[in-house]
Amino acid sequence: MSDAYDVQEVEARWQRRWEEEGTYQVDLDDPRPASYVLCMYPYPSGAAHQGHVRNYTFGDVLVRYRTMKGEAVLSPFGFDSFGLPAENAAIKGGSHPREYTEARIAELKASIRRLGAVYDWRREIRSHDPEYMRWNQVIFLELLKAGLAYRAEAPVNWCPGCQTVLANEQVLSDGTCERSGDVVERRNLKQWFFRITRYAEELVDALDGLDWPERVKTMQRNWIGRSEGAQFRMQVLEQPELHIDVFTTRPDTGFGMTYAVLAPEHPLVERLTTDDRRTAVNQILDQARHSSDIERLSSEGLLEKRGAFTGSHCINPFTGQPVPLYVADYVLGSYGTGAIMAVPAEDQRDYDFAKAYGLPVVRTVQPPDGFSDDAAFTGDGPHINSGFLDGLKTAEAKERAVQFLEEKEIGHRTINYRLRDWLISRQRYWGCPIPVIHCPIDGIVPVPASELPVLLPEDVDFLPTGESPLKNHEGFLNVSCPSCGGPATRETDTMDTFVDSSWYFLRFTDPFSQSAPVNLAAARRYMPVDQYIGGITHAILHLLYSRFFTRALADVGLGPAEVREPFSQLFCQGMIRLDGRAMSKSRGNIIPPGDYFDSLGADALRLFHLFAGPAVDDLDWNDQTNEIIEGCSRYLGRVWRLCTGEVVALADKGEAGGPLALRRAVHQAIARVSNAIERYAYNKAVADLMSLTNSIYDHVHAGTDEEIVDEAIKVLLELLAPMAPHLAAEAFERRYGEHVHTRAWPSADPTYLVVDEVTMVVQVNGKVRDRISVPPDISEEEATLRALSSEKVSALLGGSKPRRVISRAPNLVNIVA
RNA sequence: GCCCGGAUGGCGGAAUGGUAGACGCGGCGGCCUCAAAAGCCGCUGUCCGAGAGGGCGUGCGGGUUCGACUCCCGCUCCGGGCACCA
Repeated sequence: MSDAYDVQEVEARWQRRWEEEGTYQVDLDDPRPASYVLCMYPYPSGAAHQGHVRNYTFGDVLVRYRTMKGEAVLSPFGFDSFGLPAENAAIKGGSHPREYTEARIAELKASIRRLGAVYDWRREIRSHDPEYMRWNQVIFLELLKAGLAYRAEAPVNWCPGCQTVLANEQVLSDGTCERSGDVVERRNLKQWFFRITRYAEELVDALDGLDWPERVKTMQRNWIGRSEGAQFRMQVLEQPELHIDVFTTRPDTGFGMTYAVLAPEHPLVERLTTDDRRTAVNQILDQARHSSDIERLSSEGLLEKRGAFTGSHCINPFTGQPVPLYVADYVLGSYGTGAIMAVPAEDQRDYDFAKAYGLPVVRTVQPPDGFSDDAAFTGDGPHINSGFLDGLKTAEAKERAVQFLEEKEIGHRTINYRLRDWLISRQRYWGCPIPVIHCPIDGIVPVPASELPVLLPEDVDFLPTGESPLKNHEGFLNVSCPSCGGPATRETDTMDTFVDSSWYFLRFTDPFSQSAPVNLAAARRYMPVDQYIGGITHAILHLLYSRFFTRALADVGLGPAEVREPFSQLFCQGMIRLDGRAMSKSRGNIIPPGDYFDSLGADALRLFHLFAGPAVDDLDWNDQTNEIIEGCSRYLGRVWRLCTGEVVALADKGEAGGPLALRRAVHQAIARVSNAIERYAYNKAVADLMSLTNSIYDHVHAGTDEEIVDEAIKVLLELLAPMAPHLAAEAFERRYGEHVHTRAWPSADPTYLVVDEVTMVVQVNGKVRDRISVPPDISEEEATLRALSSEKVSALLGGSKPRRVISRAPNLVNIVA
């Protein structure tokens, strides 16, 4: 075995073998313990880029590692194949979205295969496959039946660029579309929603138990936006039969309410506005209606022009005094009750507004000495001017205030969420049709199960009209009502593609099931996903929707009842940056891996991604990158030459420490590499493999016993197998005649982790002054004696007695002079 | 404004409160060669010193400790998230 390593031939051959031999195929009756490793399925945008390579390499290491650990690892792959780009390409170039998408899938799949990442391809899922669409539609109808899907008119986010509505989650905080960057407009439209808000509490509470990156959990918590407070009723002074409800998180500051504010959308605005105030109020309503969300939410602009007195008052239940009712755009109709009690002394927005309108400010919490006179104080402190709350701190005052409201039977404790229902309607072609029929007699009628899936018509024209081609397709549109048989029309909205990705991981457990979207037995075996891997970009959207779906499916009986969380462990790998910016197809700054596959091979590129830095960190692709990839390739060459026997003893090379030292190095490497993989510290795992390789070289050069060297090489290849799978497999098979990937992961023998000598550091006043070789079980006293007898130490001490000696045998002795 | 995260050689990065800089990239030197490439061996934080050796060093300022990259307090800069959500 001394021939050169033919990267292309070897890599292609092993890729074929893993597929043909079904090395990574698992089935329900597999006796090994099941586990599930999943990388987020990609939108098929064509040939892979380095982001894919990084992502799938990390996943592949785990699949191969856990397989060697004896688990039956479910490792499926699929494509999130519905979506706007295909349709836009169709409008531009004339190709059908299906052809376009399937061509991109073929490209991506080919480059993923060349990476040597292993999947059970029998299970491949593509969102646009009729089978998958059928189950998507079945799920939709079940959710509809359960009241978790509904249609409602609502002010929605309309993106003029995408010509469709967007979910709240798809609008960036600056009011632009996350896809096209266009400024999103508000429109009132009848749309389909999923009732994710029903799960708000559970979704936020369950975050605590998840082994997810803290920042992802924080982002979800922020997004769900739970706030505890109270809701209460206030009577209108001028029209006692009317009352307004407000929500507040600070019921304790009720005595400081000097006015109240209604959102422009509030249903009572009309009735509460007096004739003399109508012009001013209407101006605010008009302004709010015509403002985009960005303008509305911006703090720019004069407050004087953003609110108006209605002419009515309501009674502050705490003081019994009337306070003026305003309308202002800073209060949103869609949150809480659409009305607030305004406490300028303890809320900065209320404070600014009060100043602008000359409204009184009454402090009800005593600010600390030196606190500015010209600001709201939102901190804790003793209550003042607050009747029965005087002297109490915030927490207790809140309790008492709520008690007061409950006793008066005008209010109660409540929790509000920022989360809104998920808008899933899209006015586009390339998505899964919403399977309902609109009948003039029977209203909304579900498409009968026997007629599912509702497929997309193929013969459509893609014109840049901004309208869904489905709207004008007579054959698709016109149907007879399944209920009364009369003429009816099909729903032309398609589902948000995030619907597709919200349950594909459940389908993967048995994608062959003909009877249900999710095979409960299979889902029970594999779910939840043990290790989910993907980008932080999905921290909210995909991951929140998936958590919702998993619960919703469980509750309607389509998923295992006990599986409520889809992903028990989440890992978010860092992005790849080029010239300081995220590498992405849409930015046109991708580095395709193809050239590297052709020249240095997949193993070298994989090793680079693993070694370049911590997996969670962003990676800069720069001038140095190619040199490091070459370095990785060079390292693989070193391993290969070791295996082929090209490395021989050198006459002039001294001792390497003998066989025991090598064996120790081996077992230390096993322990370190295993630990590093478990912690996603792949860069360390590779570094440790390199160290081991260097040690083996030293021992071969020094002429260490061949049997021990052989044993070391064997372990080296086993440890290398998850990371550079092709080379490890080839070298192992040639040298040992076995398939390394079906072998058991080596375990470290503790007896070899113990050494018979360690280097003890001797410090004087915390500075390293000497290093002494000592036995590892040396006593503290003996260590101290040895340290004090060091010549370097006595020279420094100059005969004087040390004041103190700290002995941390066998690692260190610190002498305080 | 609030909440996270980060800052270590020329570069990417290692370090359960106990030898800072593992491993690699780059650089320098040597071996091999007619020569080169490849490969192999060695050196490589910085300053002073011929050397032995010593001083200084983990963004800045304090603190705790025998001992701090690591823990605490206060900053600076960079990255990310949230932000009229009552």
